[in-house]
Amino acid sequence: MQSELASIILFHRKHSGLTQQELSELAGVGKNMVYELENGKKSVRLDNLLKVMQVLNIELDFQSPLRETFLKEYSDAKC
Amino acid sequence: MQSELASIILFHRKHSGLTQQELSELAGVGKNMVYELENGKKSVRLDNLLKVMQVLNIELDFQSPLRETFLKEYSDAKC
DNA sequence: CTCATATACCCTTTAAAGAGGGTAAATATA
DNA sequence: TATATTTACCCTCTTTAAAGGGTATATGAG
Repeated sequence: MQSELASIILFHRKHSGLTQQELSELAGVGKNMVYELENGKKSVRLDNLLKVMQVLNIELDFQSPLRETFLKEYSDAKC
Repeated sequence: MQSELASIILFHRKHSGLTQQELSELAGVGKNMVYELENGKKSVRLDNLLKVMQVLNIELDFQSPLRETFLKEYSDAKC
Protein backbone atom coordinates (compact mmCIF):
# COMPACT_ATOMS: atom_id res chain seq x y z
CA MET A 1 0.00 0.00 0.00
CA GLN A 2 1.18 3.54 0.81
CA SER A 3 1.26 4.72 -2.78
CA GLU A 4 -1.76 5.55 -4.89
CA LEU A 5 -0.70 3.19 -7.64
CA ALA A 6 -0.50 0.33 -5.18
CA SER A 7 -3.98 1.13 -3.92
CA ILE A 8 -5.37 1.30 -7.44
CA ILE A 9 -3.99 -2.11 -8.31
CA LEU A 10 -5.15 -3.68 -5.06
CA PHE A 11 -8.61 -2.16 -5.37
CA HIS A 12 -9.09 -3.40 -8.90
CA ARG A 13 -7.73 -6.84 -8.15
CA LYS A 14 -10.05 -7.25 -5.18
CA HIS A 15 -13.00 -6.20 -7.33
CA SER A 16 -11.98 -8.72 -9.95
CA GLY A 17 -11.99 -11.51 -7.40
CA LEU A 18 -8.54 -12.65 -8.45
CA THR A 19 -5.76 -13.69 -6.12
CA GLN A 20 -2.28 -12.24 -6.56
CA GLN A 21 -1.19 -15.49 -8.11
CA GLU A 22 -4.09 -15.69 -10.55
CA LEU A 23 -3.50 -12.12 -11.62
CA SER A 24 0.19 -12.75 -12.09
CA GLU A 25 -0.50 -15.77 -14.27
CA LEU A 26 -3.04 -13.95 -16.41
CA ALA A 27 -0.64 -11.05 -16.82
CA GLY A 28 2.33 -13.25 -17.48
CA VAL A 29 4.47 -11.88 -14.67
CA GLY A 30 5.82 -13.36 -11.48
CA LYS A 31 3.70 -13.56 -8.35
CA ASN A 32 6.23 -11.50 -6.43
CA MET A 33 5.96 -8.68 -8.91
CA VAL A 34 2.24 -8.31 -8.21
CA TYR A 35 2.89 -8.45 -4.49
CA GLU A 36 5.57 -5.78 -4.73
CA LEU A 37 3.40 -3.61 -6.92
CA GLU A 38 0.61 -3.70 -4.34
CA ASN A 39 3.10 -2.87 -1.65
CA GLY A 40 4.39 0.33 -3.15
CA LYS A 41 7.41 -0.68 -5.17
CA LYS A 42 8.04 1.94 -7.84
CA SER A 43 10.96 0.43 -9.66
CA VAL A 44 8.90 -2.11 -11.53
CA ARG A 45 9.20 -2.36 -15.28
CA LEU A 46 6.64 -0.38 -17.25
CA ASP A 47 5.81 -3.26 -19.57
CA ASN A 48 5.05 -5.51 -16.63
CA LEU A 49 2.91 -2.85 -15.01
CA LEU A 50 0.98 -2.44 -18.24
CA LYS A 51 0.37 -6.19 -18.50
CA VAL A 52 -1.10 -6.23 -15.01
CA MET A 53 -3.24 -3.18 -15.69
CA GLN A 54 -4.52 -4.67 -18.91
CA VAL A 55 -5.84 -7.71 -17.07
CA LEU A 56 -7.56 -5.41 -14.58
CA ASN A 57 -8.99 -3.22 -17.34
CA ILE A 58 -7.16 -0.11 -16.22
CA GLU A 59 -5.66 2.25 -18.72
CA LEU A 60 -3.12 5.00 -18.30
CA ASP A 61 -3.25 8.41 -19.78
CA PHE A 62 -1.35 11.62 -19.31
CA GLN A 63 -2.17 15.20 -18.37
CA SER A 64 -0.09 18.23 -19.23
CA PRO A 65 -0.52 21.79 -20.42
CA LEU A 66 0.52 20.61 -23.89
CA ARG A 67 -1.90 17.70 -23.99
CA GLU A 68 -4.42 19.15 -26.45
CA THR A 69 -1.73 20.44 -28.76
CA PHE A 70 -0.02 17.09 -28.72
CA LEU A 71 -3.15 15.10 -29.41
CA LYS A 72 -4.04 17.30 -32.34
CA GLU A 73 -0.64 16.95 -33.96
CA TYR A 74 -0.37 13.28 -33.08
CA SER A 75 -3.65 12.29 -34.71
CA ASP A 76 -2.71 14.30 -37.79
CA ALA A 77 0.63 12.55 -37.99
CA LYS A 78 -1.06 9.17 -38.11
CA CYS A 79 -3.22 10.06 -41.14
CA MET B 1 9.09 6.95 -31.97
CA GLN B 2 6.47 4.38 -32.98
CA SER B 3 4.72 4.29 -29.59
CA GLU B 4 2.47 7.00 -28.23
CA LEU B 5 4.48 7.27 -25.04
CA ALA B 6 7.63 7.87 -27.03
CA SER B 7 5.91 10.59 -29.02
CA ILE B 8 4.59 12.25 -25.89
CA ILE B 9 8.02 12.41 -24.34
CA LEU B 10 9.66 13.66 -27.51
CA PHE B 11 6.98 16.29 -28.06
CA HIS B 12 7.27 17.64 -24.56
CA ARG B 13 11.04 17.63 -24.58
CA LYS B 14 11.16 19.54 -27.85
CA HIS B 15 8.74 22.09 -26.47
CA SER B 16 10.90 22.48 -23.40
CA GLY B 17 13.94 23.21 -25.53
CA LEU B 18 16.00 20.62 -23.67
CA THR B 19 18.39 18.18 -25.26
CA GLN B 20 18.22 14.50 -24.36
CA GLN B 21 21.27 14.94 -22.23
CA GLU B 22 19.97 17.98 -20.38
CA LEU B 23 16.70 16.21 -19.71
CA SER B 24 18.49 13.13 -18.47
CA GLU B 25 20.59 15.19 -16.08
CA LEU B 26 17.61 17.10 -14.72
CA ALA B 27 15.73 13.86 -14.26
CA GLY B 28 18.67 12.06 -12.76
CA VAL B 29 18.74 9.22 -15.27
CA GLY B 30 21.18 8.15 -17.94
CA LYS B 31 21.19 9.77 -21.37
CA ASN B 32 20.59 6.43 -23.03
CA MET B 33 17.44 5.90 -21.02
CA VAL B 34 15.91 9.08 -22.45
CA TYR B 35 16.98 8.05 -25.91
CA GLU B 36 15.46 4.61 -25.52
CA LEU B 37 12.27 6.05 -24.08
CA GLU B 38 11.85 8.29 -27.11
CA ASN B 39 12.50 5.34 -29.36
CA GLY B 40 9.75 3.14 -28.07
CA LYS B 41 11.38 1.02 -25.41
CA LYS B 42 8.69 -0.24 -23.05
CA SER B 43 10.78 -2.11 -20.53
CA VAL B 44 12.00 1.00 -18.76
CA ARG B 45 11.61 1.29 -15.03
CA LEU B 46 8.51 3.13 -13.87
CA ASP B 47 10.40 5.28 -11.39
CA ASN B 48 12.75 6.48 -14.10
CA LEU B 49 9.86 7.22 -16.43
CA LEU B 50 8.18 9.24 -13.69
CA LYS B 51 11.34 11.25 -13.06
CA VAL B 52 11.52 12.19 -16.73
CA MET B 53 7.83 13.05 -16.88
CA GLN B 54 8.12 15.21 -13.80
CA VAL B 55 10.78 17.35 -15.43
CA LEU B 56 8.54 17.73 -18.48
CA ASN B 57 5.51 18.54 -16.35
CA ILE B 58 3.54 15.54 -17.50
CA GLU B 59 1.44 13.57 -15.08
CA LEU B 60 -0.08 10.15 -15.36
CA ASP B 61 -3.52 9.15 -14.40
CA PHE B 62 -5.68 6.12 -14.91
CA GLN B 63 -9.05 5.35 -16.42
CA SER B 64 -11.24 2.41 -15.56
CA PRO B 65 -14.87 1.58 -14.93
CA LEU B 66 -14.07 1.55 -11.21
CA ARG B 67 -12.30 4.89 -11.21
CA GLU B 68 -14.97 6.96 -9.48
CA THR B 69 -15.64 4.30 -6.88
CA PHE B 70 -11.96 4.03 -6.18
CA LEU B 71 -11.38 7.75 -5.86
CA LYS B 72 -14.26 8.09 -3.45
CA GLU B 73 -13.03 5.34 -1.18
CA TYR B 74 -9.41 6.39 -1.53
CA SER B 75 -9.99 9.98 -0.48
CA ASP B 76 -12.07 8.78 2.46
CA ALA B 77 -9.31 6.44 3.53
CA LYS B 78 -6.85 9.32 3.74
CA CYS B 79 -9.05 11.41 6.10
C1' DC C 1 29.70 25.13 -47.39
C1' DT C 2 31.59 25.08 -42.54
C1' DC C 3 31.41 24.33 -37.86
C1' DA C 4 28.95 23.25 -33.69
C1' DT C 5 25.67 20.61 -31.53
C1' DA C 6 22.45 16.84 -31.04
C1' DT C 7 21.16 12.39 -31.89
C1' DA C 8 21.72 7.50 -32.87
C1' DC C 9 23.74 3.82 -31.72
C1' DC C 10 28.03 0.92 -30.16
C1' DC C 11 30.35 -1.27 -26.02
C1' DT C 12 31.28 -2.78 -21.02
C1' DT C 13 30.20 -3.11 -16.22
C1' DT C 14 27.21 -3.19 -12.35
C1' DA C 15 23.07 -3.28 -9.81
C1' DA C 16 18.79 -4.99 -9.30
C1' DA C 17 14.27 -6.58 -11.31
C1' DG C 18 12.05 -10.66 -12.08
C1' DA C 19 10.92 -15.54 -11.77
C1' DG C 20 10.01 -19.38 -9.09
C1' DG C 21 10.20 -22.12 -4.96
C1' DG C 22 9.50 -22.27 -0.04
C1' DT C 23 7.12 -21.25 4.47
C1' DA C 24 4.98 -18.78 8.43
C1' DA C 25 1.36 -15.81 9.36
C1' DA C 26 -2.94 -13.87 8.36
C1' DT C 27 -7.54 -14.28 6.62
C1' DA C 28 -11.59 -16.34 5.12
C1' DT C 29 -14.74 -20.33 5.00
C1' DA C 30 -17.02 -24.57 6.47
C1' DT D 1 -12.88 -24.35 16.15
C1' DA D 2 -10.67 -26.69 12.42
C1' DT D 3 -9.31 -26.21 7.62
C1' DA D 4 -8.36 -24.23 3.34
C1' DT D 5 -6.74 -20.35 1.03
C1' DT D 6 -4.21 -16.22 0.50
C1' DT D 7 -0.78 -13.14 1.53
C1' DA D 8 3.76 -11.71 3.23
C1' DC D 9 7.93 -12.34 3.08
C1' DC D 10 12.47 -15.37 2.62
C1' DC D 11 16.15 -17.23 -0.63
C1' DT D 12 18.71 -18.21 -5.13
C1' DC D 13 19.56 -17.77 -9.99
C1' DT D 14 19.20 -15.57 -14.33
C1' DT D 15 18.38 -11.83 -17.09
C1' DT D 16 18.57 -7.20 -18.35
C1' DA D 17 17.90 -2.21 -17.42
C1' DA D 18 20.75 1.47 -16.57
C1' DA D 19 24.86 4.21 -16.48
C1' DG D 20 28.62 6.14 -18.71
C1' DG D 21 31.94 6.50 -22.32
C1' DG D 22 32.85 6.56 -27.21
C1' DT D 23 31.97 7.75 -32.16
C1' DA D 24 29.72 8.26 -36.73
C1' DT D 25 25.91 10.43 -38.61
C1' DA D 26 22.35 13.80 -38.82
C1' DT D 27 20.72 18.33 -38.03
C1' DG D 28 20.90 23.16 -37.63
C1' DA D 29 23.09 27.88 -37.33
C1' DG D 30 26.13 31.28 -39.26
